[in-house]
Amino acid sequence: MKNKDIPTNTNFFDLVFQVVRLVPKGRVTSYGAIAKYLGTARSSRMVGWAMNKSHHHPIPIPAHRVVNRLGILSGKHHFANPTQMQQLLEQEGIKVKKDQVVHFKKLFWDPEIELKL
DNA sequence: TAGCTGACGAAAA
DNA sequence: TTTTTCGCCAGCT
Repeated sequence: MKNKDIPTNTNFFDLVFQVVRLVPKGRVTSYGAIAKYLGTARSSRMVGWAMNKSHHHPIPIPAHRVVNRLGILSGKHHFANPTQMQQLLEQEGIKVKKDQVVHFKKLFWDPEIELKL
């Protein structure tokens, strides 16, 4: 365990994936929220990075439920089709306007709050 | 092997 | 208040 105190089976990526999968349908979260929940608030970039790798991940990751802290579909361009992300969100009842989640503040799902103890 | 990039965010200027 | 810079760490070239 040279990599700090984090065991190999508790990779940052896997941790991110698990949190993302916990996001309930019709809700969205942000990269920073996940990063913060994992204790690496300043590693928000890594969260998005993990999403990138999610395509190669064995388990399905609802990456469309993860947006930046402004509620903007930052990663829509990484989907098969840029519109797919919005489509998926709308299917879950989330309204998207101009690549931005409507009422993002209300739909925001914070792991620190929802998963807290 | 070494360095660059990257779906962000927060602090500093 | 707005804009700019730094941090973060792992995967990819």
